[in-house]
Amino acid sequence: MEKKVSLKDVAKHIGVSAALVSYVMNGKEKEARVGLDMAKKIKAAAAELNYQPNLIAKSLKMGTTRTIGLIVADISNPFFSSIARIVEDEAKKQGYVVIFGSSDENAEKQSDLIDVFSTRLVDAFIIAPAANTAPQIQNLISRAVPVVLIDRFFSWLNVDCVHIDNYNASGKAVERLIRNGRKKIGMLAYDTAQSHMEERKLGYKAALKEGNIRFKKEWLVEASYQHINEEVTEKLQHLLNPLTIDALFFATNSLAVAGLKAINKMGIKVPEQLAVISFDESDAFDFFYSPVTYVSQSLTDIGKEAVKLVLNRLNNKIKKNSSVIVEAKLVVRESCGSR
Amino acid sequence: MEKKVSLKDVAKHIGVSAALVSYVMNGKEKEARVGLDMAKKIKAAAAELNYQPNLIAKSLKMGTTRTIGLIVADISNPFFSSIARIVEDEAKKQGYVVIFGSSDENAEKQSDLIDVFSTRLVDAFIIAPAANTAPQIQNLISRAVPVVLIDRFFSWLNVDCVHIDNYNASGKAVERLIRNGRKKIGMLAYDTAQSHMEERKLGYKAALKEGNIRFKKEWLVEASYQHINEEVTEKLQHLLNPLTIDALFFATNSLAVAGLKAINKMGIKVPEQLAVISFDESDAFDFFYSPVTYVSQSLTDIGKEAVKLVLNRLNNKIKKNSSVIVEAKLVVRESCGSR
DNA sequence: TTAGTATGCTTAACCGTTTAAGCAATTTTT
DNA sequence: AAAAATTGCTTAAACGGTTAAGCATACTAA
Repeated sequence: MEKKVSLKDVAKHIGVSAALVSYVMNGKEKEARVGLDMAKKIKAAAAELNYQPNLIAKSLKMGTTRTIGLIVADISNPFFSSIARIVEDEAKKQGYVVIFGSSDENAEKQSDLIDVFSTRLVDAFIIAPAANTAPQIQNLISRAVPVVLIDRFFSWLNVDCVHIDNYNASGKAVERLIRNGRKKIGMLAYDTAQSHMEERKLGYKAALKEGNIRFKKEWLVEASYQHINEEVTEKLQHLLNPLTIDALFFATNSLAVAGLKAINKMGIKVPEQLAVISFDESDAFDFFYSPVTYVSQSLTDIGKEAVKLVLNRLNNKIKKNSSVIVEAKLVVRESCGSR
Repeated sequence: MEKKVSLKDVAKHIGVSAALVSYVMNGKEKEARVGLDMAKKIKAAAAELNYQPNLIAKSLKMGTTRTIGLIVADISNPFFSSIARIVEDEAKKQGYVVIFGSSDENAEKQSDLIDVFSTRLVDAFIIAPAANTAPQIQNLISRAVPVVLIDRFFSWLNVDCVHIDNYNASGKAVERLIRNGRKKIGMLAYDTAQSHMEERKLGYKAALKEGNIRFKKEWLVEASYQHINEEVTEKLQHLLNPLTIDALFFATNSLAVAGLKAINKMGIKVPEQLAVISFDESDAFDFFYSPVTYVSQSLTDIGKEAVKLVLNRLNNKIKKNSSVIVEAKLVVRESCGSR
């Protein structure tokens, strides 16, 4: 259990100052006018002693940690963990590391996470913000901390974000149901005013209108994130028992999984009795007896763009805020009633 | 964009030394004999100035970061992201934060991750080790870095680990297939010698023997982690086209998902023509037309125990290594041919 | 020659904490 | 009343790096 070797150790080992070693290890031999043979000697010594720089010390001095804080609703949700994977890879390419936290869509937890990450001096944040957390984000911005929002955002905030066009994606999905002859189209969403949900609901309603279908407020069923299973089962009863709709649009893959289980339990046949479309992907969609049509977001693009934006911001390459709209496409399969 | 307020700032604000503030902020007022009213004054000032300690500076001084490095095969795999979530929560309870990395079951990537995390002075590691990485783990141990292995381990290494009894879990699954009258039982596994795979394969063979079924080597189909989709589809051909087995045991949920897709494509009926059991869970299993029987590992237990062990080790509460076996149970549903 | 410049290195301050050691002033003990 | 102990604070070094500034010595140019 040898002690870690420090800069000073390698300096001492060849009888030079620590400064010199620092310059060489950071490839600043030119600027610092380090002699060629001395540079070689230092590199050799560093290799021999297996010197590994202490990044904590470096961080303290530099005021930067090369760490990105990723805050999502729940890292165990495949939607977010897939993004996390991309973020990890992209960050690594630039020598960054990522530290993650799950907010459970809870403003207080998110605030705690931001605090904890801040005291650890993360250089930047990538956040899928919980509801009512605009002040937290605003606070980061006014402290000049680079942050990019993913999946949802706050339109009145001047902040970088990456998301799909939820309004139109939603509209296209519902439009497809209408084209397939469905006339009584319900939607299962979360009871939150977060931008992605609001847009999806608006897109749904707009598509109905466009299709000359009069929206009925009982068609829009909302469940809370925290009690999804209980509420979905219970609240869908009103729509499905007896069956008062002929199509159902899920705002999220979790909602779809919960909803489809309820539908199965009631013995409703998809798509004959009820056509179905969901947002996001799931292995489950492939194995449902009537493969589920879904709105596919490119998680790769979301992750890549988020890292790109946040690092650009960090390096002051961008001044004014930019929001990136990534593509979403409808993957049409049997569940929506036709192809 | 105010500068961060430091210990010195609050010290200066009330005209005392930084040391005093440090003592108070760390609740060491007793040991350091800080006056009662002074302590109050300092706390008030800290609150007023909204002082947040710089954890990087603290880390440098203390040589500890209150960070756990979590290395898994792929954070986007629900199996690992579920564990990650538990680890996150348990770590947070103790004031720890977790930084993650995906090895893709690749020894070199894992080594890089360990190096990167080490230079960042993570206090401890939780690792689902890739194949042939015992030396890396041994190295950590001999450097006295706390580490616990999850899911797989190296029997010849003196290291804490948390896993299920793969041999018996596997055996029970196969035994169930035999009891259901299946006589030609195949297995789809990864082509790796990692302990969990080896044990699952051995358990499978042992159960066959126990059931007086002579194992045929062509029954054991192995695919590589890196090319799972191609290889599973291709290699299953030999078993399924024509159908030479009446049951198939999947060593992993990813293998099951890939395998079931192939089975679907070939129009093989589960469980009539082919009974099926898998390891791990998946939303997909619930939606398969014949709900899939699976070996359920308690991911919660794995995560909790891993954090507990590694923090105990960190605090020197345990001296000799301990391996925790968490429970696994067979969740029996239609796919295995009977209940 | 002599200033001017380039070269190769060292010194020392600093980042924000922690904590052992020290120092008065006050209180207690004898 | 003197010695000893306690109280309440300050000083300063340390953690492991970075980097501006300084200082010889050697080289170049006039």
